[in-house]
Amino acid sequence: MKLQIGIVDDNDHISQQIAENLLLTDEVDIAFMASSGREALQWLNKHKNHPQLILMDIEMPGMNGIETTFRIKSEYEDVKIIMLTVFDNEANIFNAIKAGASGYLLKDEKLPVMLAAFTEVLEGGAPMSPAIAMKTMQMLIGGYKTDKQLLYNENQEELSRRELEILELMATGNNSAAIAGKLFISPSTVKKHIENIYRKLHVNSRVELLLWYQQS
Amino acid sequence: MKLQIGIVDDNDHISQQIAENLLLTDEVDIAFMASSGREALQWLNKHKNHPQLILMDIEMPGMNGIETTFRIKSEYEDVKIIMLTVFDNEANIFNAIKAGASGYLLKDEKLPVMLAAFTEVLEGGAPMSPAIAMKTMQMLIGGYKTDKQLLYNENQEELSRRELEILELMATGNNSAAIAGKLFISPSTVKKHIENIYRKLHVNSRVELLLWYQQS
DNA sequence: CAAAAAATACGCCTTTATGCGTATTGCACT
DNA sequence: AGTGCAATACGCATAAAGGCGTATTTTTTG
Repeated sequence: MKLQIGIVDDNDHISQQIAENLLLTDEVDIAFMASSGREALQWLNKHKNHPQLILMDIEMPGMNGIETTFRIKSEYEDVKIIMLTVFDNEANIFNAIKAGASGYLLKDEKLPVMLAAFTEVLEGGAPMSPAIAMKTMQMLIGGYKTDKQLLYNENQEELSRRELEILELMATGNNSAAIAGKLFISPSTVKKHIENIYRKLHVNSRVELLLWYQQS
Repeated sequence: MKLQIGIVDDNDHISQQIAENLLLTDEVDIAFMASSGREALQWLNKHKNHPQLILMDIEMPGMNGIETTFRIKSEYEDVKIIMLTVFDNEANIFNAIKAGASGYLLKDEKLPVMLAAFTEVLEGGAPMSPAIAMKTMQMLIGGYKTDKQLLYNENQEELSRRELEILELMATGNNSAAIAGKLFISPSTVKKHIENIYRKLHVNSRVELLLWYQQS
């Protein structure tokens, strides 16, 4: 039987695309696609045959990917989880690992890389052969400044699904017009969303926004 | 005797600041400060007592931090080198590790983290900022596509010292006016530099610039 | 159903950013 | 001495971004 995979992403378009790509390789089956953490948990509760692997978006409204990962791992520890994100945010990486994620891939990762990652994860996770990776894990698990994710959730008003979608497009280099084109909405609307995002995150430029996510 | 440290950074202001911070802890001595790779090598050639540890900026005009690291490690293999950078660029991480760097820290890392990193390195470990550690893991898990650093150097016209300086300021959220203020030059000049940077790197906005460096 | 939240959209105005041409000065290398 | 590059600086133009108010529709939720 092929590798069974679940996909959790609030953006149906993205999960659809990932699923299509994966199916083309003919090496995996898509067990389920969920567009929220709650949905994913419900699916797992209702079904007996769980996928071996779940691809989990981090940036989701409501229950985010990290919390979802934590809950899934508490109930079904055998399921491996790979986080998908467009941001390599420090606090997120740290929390994802603590929550039990086995891998952490950027969304724009190429297909072969993804497939290789699947194999590695299923073979017992961390291919930490070089000493560097060992140290890395030790440091991450051993004690990174935990104060960060507190701030992280306290200061932040939650972004809506649409806002997260726009945020991701901004973070991949799209200007307002391009975003409007891709989402089939007016540039005015995009600008308004961006305005709201800025207010919620206390930033006031695209660069600051990226820094907010990336530098921490 | 205290830990002897060398600092190599083309931006004297930054090395000065790092040095001051480190000296305040009263745990280290600054053996030397060099503002180029060549200078660092010359210092090492002229002196018998080498520092145990060198902090090395990656983004330097002329001989960059990676090449400098490689040369230092070929001649003086006992010296540990920690790379300092504002970017967690994949190709750089990969090449820095190949060149023999022991650690890889972001420049805005806090002092306690830095000191802990020093100890780790001297004990044979490999400290990294979590964001970078994750990139490393990705590369190890996913198999790193080595073609990237070729592109990296072919497509890229080399940035001048001033351009790198401005690049770093841009990458930390400064707008043109702020950069002008910090460098005591006219906003017009800053704009011209930015224009030149864009041309050299084939980008045309701040966000693209950040992506060029960060997403790889 | 009613209230709240989210998504949609415009207009107006100010500030920044971007692109291009031009020009001067100083320094390094030949 | 001359060439080339880096750094400095302006002006002019268009494009994009950012801030604020307002308003309608749709969706979610109690």
